[in-house]
Amino acid sequence: MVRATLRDVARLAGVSVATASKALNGQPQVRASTRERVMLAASQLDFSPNALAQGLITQRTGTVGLLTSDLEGRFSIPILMGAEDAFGTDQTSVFLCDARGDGIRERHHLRALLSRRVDGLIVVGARPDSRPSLGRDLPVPVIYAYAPSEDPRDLSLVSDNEGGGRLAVDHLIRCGRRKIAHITGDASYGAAQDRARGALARLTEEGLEVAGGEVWFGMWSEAWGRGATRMLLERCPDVDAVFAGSDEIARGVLDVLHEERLDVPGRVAVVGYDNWNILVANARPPLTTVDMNLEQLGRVAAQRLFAAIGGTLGSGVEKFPGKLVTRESTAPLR
Amino acid sequence: MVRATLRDVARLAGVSVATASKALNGQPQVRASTRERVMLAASQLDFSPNALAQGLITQRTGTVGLLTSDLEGRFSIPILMGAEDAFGTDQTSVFLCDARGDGIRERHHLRALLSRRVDGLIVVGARPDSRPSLGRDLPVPVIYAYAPSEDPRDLSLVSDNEGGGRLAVDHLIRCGRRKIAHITGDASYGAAQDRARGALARLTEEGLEVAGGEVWFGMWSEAWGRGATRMLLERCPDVDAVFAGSDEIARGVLDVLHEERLDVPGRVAVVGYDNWNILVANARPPLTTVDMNLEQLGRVAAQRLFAAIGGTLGSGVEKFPGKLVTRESTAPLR
DNA sequence: TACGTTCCTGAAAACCTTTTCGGCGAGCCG
DNA sequence: CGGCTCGCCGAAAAGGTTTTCAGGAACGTA
Repeated sequence: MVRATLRDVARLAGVSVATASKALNGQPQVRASTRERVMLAASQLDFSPNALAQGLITQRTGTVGLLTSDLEGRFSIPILMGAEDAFGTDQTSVFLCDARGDGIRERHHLRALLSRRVDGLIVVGARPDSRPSLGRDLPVPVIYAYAPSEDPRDLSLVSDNEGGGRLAVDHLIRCGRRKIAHITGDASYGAAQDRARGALARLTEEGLEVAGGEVWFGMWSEAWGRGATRMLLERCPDVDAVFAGSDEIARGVLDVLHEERLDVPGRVAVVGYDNWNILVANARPPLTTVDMNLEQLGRVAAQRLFAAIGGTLGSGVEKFPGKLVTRESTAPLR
Repeated sequence: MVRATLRDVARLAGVSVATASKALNGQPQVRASTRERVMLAASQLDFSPNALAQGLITQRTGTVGLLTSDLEGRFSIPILMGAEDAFGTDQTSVFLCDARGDGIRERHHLRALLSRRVDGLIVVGARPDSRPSLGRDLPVPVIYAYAPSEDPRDLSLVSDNEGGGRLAVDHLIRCGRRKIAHITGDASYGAAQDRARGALARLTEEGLEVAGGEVWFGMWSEAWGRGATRMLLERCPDVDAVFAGSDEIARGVLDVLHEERLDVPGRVAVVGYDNWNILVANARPPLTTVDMNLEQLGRVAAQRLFAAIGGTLGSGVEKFPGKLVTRESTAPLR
């Protein structure tokens, strides 16, 4: 299949390429009848403009680079989807690059993207701790999503984990719970710390202590959720709510509560974190959880980037609130 | 930051652009000392060639389009990763487009990709049933992955579900199991039918009938896995193995077996399907499962596409065998 | 008739690179 | 010393589009 160029369209319509270009781009200085002839010719030839030539001359390619560090991770995908649909299909296309967490590979990708003249970049981190900046002297705007840049002059969009922890505990308090425990993941994750801080702050406001006397840091796994819950029940048998630092952990918690014949939510309420559908929907009972609104984060990242192209970008770290999604694992205490 | 062009490099090196180009591209007809001067100039200016201009003239952009229908789905991602790393980072960049299962949107994306002059396309379906062809008169090669094209003249790469079902049952038989049940998902999925067919074929070879008298089609959910298992245990209490059509279903199966205090794998062995890490690793016990080798499928898709660029593509449906990943949910019967 | 306006069209430059081909100088042979 | 080859370099065309600017036609006015 041979592709038609603007020349072919112009020839068929009996005009010059200049006029054909103007006609197709809606420039005003072309007679209506001429425009029609050109449009007709274009559709007859199934003409579609060569984006390379366009980009070469306009200095705008209508492409952005999405640089991620963990494709398999569940966090980049929603962000990526948000970004993908914020850029309309006709306007902007997205280059996807997975650096696999490797700095060298990241530099390679960066170089390739710049040589393709992307209009902007979104960098999606693998975990919500800060990461090295790509540098300040790039010829295109860059937005960091999920994982903030170490350089405060960059613009980063992150999830508000402290707010999320607060949200979860607040909900449990409103359900009348007073003995609230917090089982969460690896203490070296900023996210774990932040969520715990938010949770504790809300407890303190209410004049409560965390059940079990401490936050249970451990691992982001069901097994840890199970183990921690067993220890928790031993130390504090009258616990009436557990805020889990992830849905995985929450699944483990539910599992043990189920084994121990402790009714959820009648006896103990459970809140997870992430709203990871496969886990929460299949849980018994379906899990109340905190959704980080990552698609929204992705959408906003795309919009900000779009606005910044040509102009200039803000800086600093912008936090996005999560939202609580209630399901059957929480309910008011009768 | 201002970008250097080849002109700038040439000027700095004191040669013409033609020579500069040849020097940087390793063409033989340039003196070593000259080449060195050019390379030095290029690195001083941090020159990186404009890929648009290159593409315009060479008619090769070094980009491919990845057209998927469900980004959130767990099947496109591994394929995407495989493809991503088969194309080296310097060589090829990938445009990611999610059509959200919408045909109109797909046409839009297709048009955009063609106008960007991608060198080829990979189409990743959402479910493993055949999907409409993009058409035969495209100016670039197209490979369908996971979901085959309806048009047999297209080239499709799919997972061998029948072989996978056979694999699972074969393993159970080798473990000495004789009462093997099959609980699987929606019967309208070709994948469910194929896996069941493979499973039954292997049973028949062994002179066995499926335990419970029939294949239990239902839904791709844990809840169905639980429900079906309860019914199964009622109808056939001496079942000694369950082959589940997905890891989700398998989780439900394990859950009920656990409730009923039936030891896994001592009393009943369980095999899942998909090797979905979050589910299998956290299962109690960790789940033996069939891995569809999707990354490999993605890699091969990329390689085939690469080979086809310029040349011509094969046609028909090529099936990729899965592999059994054994964990603790299966073991020989003592 | 001469001239100024308004509308539309087209020639040409520009974007940046690759590739072809002609030419220049040097070295070699007769 | 003439002519040849060989090695290296540069001028120019090509790729497809957008945009500027000049100019032509038609029309109205003085």
